[in-house]
Amino acid sequence: MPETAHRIARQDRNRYGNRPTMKDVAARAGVGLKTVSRVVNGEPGVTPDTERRVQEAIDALGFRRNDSARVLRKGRTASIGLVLEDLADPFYGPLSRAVEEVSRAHGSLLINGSSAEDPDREQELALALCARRVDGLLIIPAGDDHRYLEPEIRAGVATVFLDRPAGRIDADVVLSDNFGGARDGVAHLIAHGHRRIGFIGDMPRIHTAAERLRGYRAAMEDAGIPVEDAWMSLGVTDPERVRRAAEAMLSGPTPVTAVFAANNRVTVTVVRVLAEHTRRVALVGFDDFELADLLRPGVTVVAQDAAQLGRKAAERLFGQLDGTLDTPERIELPTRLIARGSGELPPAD
Amino acid sequence: MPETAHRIARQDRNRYGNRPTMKDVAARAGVGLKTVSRVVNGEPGVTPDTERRVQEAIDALGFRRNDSARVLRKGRTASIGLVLEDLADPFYGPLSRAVEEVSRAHGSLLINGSSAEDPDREQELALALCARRVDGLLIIPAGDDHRYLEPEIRAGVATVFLDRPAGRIDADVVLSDNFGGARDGVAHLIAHGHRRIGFIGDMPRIHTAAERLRGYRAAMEDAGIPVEDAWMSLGVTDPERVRRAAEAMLSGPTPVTAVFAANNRVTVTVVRVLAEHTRRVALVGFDDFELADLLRPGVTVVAQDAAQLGRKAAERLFGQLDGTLDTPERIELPTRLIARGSGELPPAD
DNA sequence: CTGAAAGCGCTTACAG
DNA sequence: CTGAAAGCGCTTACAG
Repeated sequence: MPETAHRIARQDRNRYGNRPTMKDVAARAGVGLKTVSRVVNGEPGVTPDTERRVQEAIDALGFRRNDSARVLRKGRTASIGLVLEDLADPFYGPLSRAVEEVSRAHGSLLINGSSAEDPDREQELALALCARRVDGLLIIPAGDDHRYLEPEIRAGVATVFLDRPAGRIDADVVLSDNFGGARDGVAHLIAHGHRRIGFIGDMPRIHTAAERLRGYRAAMEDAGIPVEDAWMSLGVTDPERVRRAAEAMLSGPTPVTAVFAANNRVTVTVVRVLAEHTRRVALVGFDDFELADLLRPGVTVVAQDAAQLGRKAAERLFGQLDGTLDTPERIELPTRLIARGSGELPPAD
Repeated sequence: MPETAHRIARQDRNRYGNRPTMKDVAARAGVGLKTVSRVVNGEPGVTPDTERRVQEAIDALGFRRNDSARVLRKGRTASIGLVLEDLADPFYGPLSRAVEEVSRAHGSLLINGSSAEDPDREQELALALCARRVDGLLIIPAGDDHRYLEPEIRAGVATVFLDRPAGRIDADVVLSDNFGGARDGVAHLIAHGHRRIGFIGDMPRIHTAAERLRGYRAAMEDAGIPVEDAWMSLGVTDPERVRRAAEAMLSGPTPVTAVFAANNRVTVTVVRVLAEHTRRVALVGFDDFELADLLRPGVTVVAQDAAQLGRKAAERLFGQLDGTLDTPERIELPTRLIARGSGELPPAD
């Protein structure tokens, strides 16, 4: 511990630990409350001498303006809320960060929370944020009914949905072209000679999962390939289930020769399963991930730009707050197929 | 768009868009303000009939309690702040999530922001959070002088530092055993026959970087190996610089036979560089990362538990708020060496 | 069981 | 250039 370090006694937590208020500053400086307010907020109309006296009192007392009180009077809290699925999921890191940067540029603070893919928890979080009177709400929905937000939106809370559309209300949404991306990815496998292609995805009640499955079906239909039930597996994406699903598809008399993994968690598990198999199985995954290019073979993916998703949505949110946007829109961002090897393997049989 | 979806007109944003208040509810229900407050907060002493009338008014008006106002009166905001380096860094995802879970268990909301490793931005963020009167502050420091927090801590803001100690103030800190972890990692390489071992790390003003370098030196000294300047490279960890540093160590008449990469970003870049080389070079990295086991060879790492770091720090923070903790403590969590292949390669010459 | 008054720490709208 | 009064939407402390 450096010698300059010293312990600092912490006050009682009652009433913000007896923090000095503008009133205290005013008394000490011998001026009125409004004059302190002017100095603190950099408003004009204070003589240099008065300003100096006030500033000295501020420093001596260690005054810091209470923004909670300010907010109560002004109406806007200069904060926005972001409800996502799981902060620990690498997909949401860059998204969160992008939202934060836009928020910061607009002088706003970001409050975020994870729904853990639980609709009740999403609602609880979103409404708690409304009670704090965030100016706007960015939601990656877990549930499929967002009518609970109607009173809030009507009361003025700007709202943008992200990654998946809102359920049963008409609201702005910014998402990736899940259908088109999946269709392209599967078509890529077909172009490399595959016909028995497996699809492993998330629970179908999740919009992105349903859209990607639709893209898979469309690509198969375009190629005139009838899809067998055994080739499709939808459900929770924990490693155990995905592993079982992959192994089922890869065994039996007519195993699949390629797999389309419908999100990053699924892809990673499938890569592990394939690493244990001797037969070469082609793989295309939805979502890019770090080090995908360093695996052998490199993993071919349909990439979406998470940061761009966050940025667009946040910009749209502040657009609403500026009053420049009226009609809810659906903004769809294109995906990009990145060929790295695993998606270009020919069928093994 | 489903047929049930319909557009919701958003009110003016002035004064929370004319949101109904308790006063409005009281008027509509024909009761006093305090009675509404009782119902909203589930306090006892209201007849079922009165409660029903109030509840009906609440539902009809779409009332939601304004927690900003509540906070002003009660003193605690039920929110904590987390200042980290970069939300997009995969190290902070699980840490953030762990903090969020503890916070949630204590009924608190989490506000977080990135300092981008900039001391000024760290201070700006931390003080903005104090102005919002967060109950506590969790800080992964970018700067090395935190005296700016003294008035805040004195005023009652609970504070815990994370990953790196505070500078020039005495405060709680929860961190990994960076020195010991690095020493073990380098000793592991030495045990596998290496003597010319490179070290690539972050800027030495960052505490973790300095500690890990110290661990490297200690291991080398323990083994009686004099360290050459050319083996050490410290600086920003962007891929370009790390790549140059790695290539410099790997060329020349007496190249290093092993590299110790002092954090996850460095490790990933070094893996890329080594993949382009034909000569086998051993590698141990500080920080675990996804898929490290799937690379060929698997990457040997010194793992720290980011989630545990976040959890411990958050628990400590709420301990302070409960008033059960007084003296600042330094909590050091052990690291774990995970051998996967790259760290067990023998020297190439 | 119920409610009127005062106050949390600021800003707004005025008046001097 | 300066400041007293009222009010933001709640809770507290009290009285009936």
